[in-house]
Amino acid sequence: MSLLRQEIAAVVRQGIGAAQTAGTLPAFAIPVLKIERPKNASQGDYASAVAMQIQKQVGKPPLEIAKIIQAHLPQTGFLAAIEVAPPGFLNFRLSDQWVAEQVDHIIAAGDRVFQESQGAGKTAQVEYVSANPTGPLSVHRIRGGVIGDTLANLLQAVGYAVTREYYFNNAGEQMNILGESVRARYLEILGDSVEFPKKGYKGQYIRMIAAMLIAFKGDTMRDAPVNDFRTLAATAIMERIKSSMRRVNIVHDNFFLENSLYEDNSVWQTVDELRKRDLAYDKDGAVWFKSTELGDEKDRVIVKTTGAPTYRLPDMAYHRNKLERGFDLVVDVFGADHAATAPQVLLGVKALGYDPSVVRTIIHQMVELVEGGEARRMSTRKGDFVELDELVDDVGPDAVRYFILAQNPNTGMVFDLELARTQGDENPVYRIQNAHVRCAGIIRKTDERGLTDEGADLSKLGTDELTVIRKMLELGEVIDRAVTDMAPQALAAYALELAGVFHPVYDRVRVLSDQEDIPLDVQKARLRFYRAAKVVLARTLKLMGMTTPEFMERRERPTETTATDVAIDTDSDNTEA
RNA sequence: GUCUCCGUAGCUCAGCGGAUAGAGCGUUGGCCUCCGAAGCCAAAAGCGUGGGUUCGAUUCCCACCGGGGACACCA
Repeated sequence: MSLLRQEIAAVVRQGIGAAQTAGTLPAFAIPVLKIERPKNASQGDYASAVAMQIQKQVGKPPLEIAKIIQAHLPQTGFLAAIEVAPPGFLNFRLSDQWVAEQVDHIIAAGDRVFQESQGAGKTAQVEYVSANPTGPLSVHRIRGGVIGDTLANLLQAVGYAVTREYYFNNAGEQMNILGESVRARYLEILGDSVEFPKKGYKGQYIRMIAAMLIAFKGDTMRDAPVNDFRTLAATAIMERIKSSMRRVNIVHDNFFLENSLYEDNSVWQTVDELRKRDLAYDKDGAVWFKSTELGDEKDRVIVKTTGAPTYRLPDMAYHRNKLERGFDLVVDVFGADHAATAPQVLLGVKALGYDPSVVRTIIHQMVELVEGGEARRMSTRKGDFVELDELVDDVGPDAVRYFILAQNPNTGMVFDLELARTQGDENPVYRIQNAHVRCAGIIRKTDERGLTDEGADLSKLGTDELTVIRKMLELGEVIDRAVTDMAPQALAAYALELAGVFHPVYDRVRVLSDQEDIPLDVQKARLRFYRAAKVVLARTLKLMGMTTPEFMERRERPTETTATDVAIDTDSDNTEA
């Protein structure tokens, strides 16, 4: 299905062109035609304000221009009426018959409904989460995760072959501190008196890892080098992060190891190449990137006096690697704490001779957790932060995804834990999912009673159903916009709108009734309509990474579950708590 | 201080330069013998301030006020 908006723009373009050929409009370059959606349904399904835009070139009042264009518009199969409204709008109304027929197209398309093709044949890479494996996944990190994962879904929905990637910072000083922290706790449990490292990670999970090492290795690691602790701890934490992500339906295709950039020497090659281009120099015992040459406000250190690289260097090498892989689009999803450094890294790859214009950086603002009116800071090092798992236990994975998605990434997000806990029944998540459940319920019930939609006559659908179908037809445009603007919140807003028009209609338009006598042909048409609604609702939910429940069950209040003992079933369409 | 993001209804937020600025929650009032009331119907209530660009500004630009974030040889 191509976008209606584009088809209507083409119609308007033809109309203007015809008027110009006929001499009723002067010759001028036709501007980019933006077809919009009127807020008021009485103004039609689509509108164009082109008459206002070109009034200067034409030298006539917009209302008159609109009438001239209207008179030259070609006939189409999908438009029922084209009206002119002051001060010069062209209003388009879709044909009811055409709208009703879309039900069959939607059902036929199924899971791929509103699959678009502007990304067909192209590749995209989306990098998200990329948290250091120094502790459990925090709520803040998962905001980027949900945004990135949903963008990846959306890119697939427009045809891109998408690689979902996690950049695993398993090198560097942070990891040494992690290793030392675990070693200290390990020796502590064995009863040795040890000094805990000054900058060490104090979270409870460090003790858990140490205890695990005791359980598996006993005291055999007493004299093991820090590096052993570091490697084992990183692996344990990474596994835990993966399992946490899986709970909110985030599964990456590729874990890119920072290590590998050292193993293949590309980190040091990067320095050499910068030097060759005279974009790196030595000063005060450190190596500096001459980023001012490319417009930065000051030069940046890339190799410390200790000989160790700063984070910038492997990041530059990593981004070079991404561009080397030839993706048509590279999306980086970072938190606001990286907002200042992301451009520096791109300057680095530019300095190396790569074109960073395929990279789109999405910055999301922080998540502030509020509990009992008090803000909770989230610092991995202090060990005082709210873990994703904790939040998932509280409100469920679908709610975590939806609440994060519903907000513009650019805005700071306040997550009130108390509110989230009491969310329960007043939750928009359930409102949306319940629409899907209701469709499923109808299909189930009609199956039981042997009613099929075979030979359904869609002209039997009423205005209520057509209103919902019109809303369903918007999904293609929503996907298109969400991709163009990298704005996944458009999807969340749409989902709630779709549920909002669905529920009142469900209430009025029954397939089965003990009270009214509904003719068989009407029942069949309605059943097919609900089947299509289910398809669109499911597509919307899946794009958001949410489940598509067939039944509504009250979610049990969480008990003492932890990440590791929760069964994970990513393929299931059902909510099984 | 510099840079950056954000100020829209009581709350949490949508809003793609267009016509009467939307939704959920909350509040007030009215609705359940029927596909699950986790629902339906209705009401009250809003663009931080001041300029500018434009035929038209919540949207773009500038200033101010208020809030978040970033400004390391930490990542």
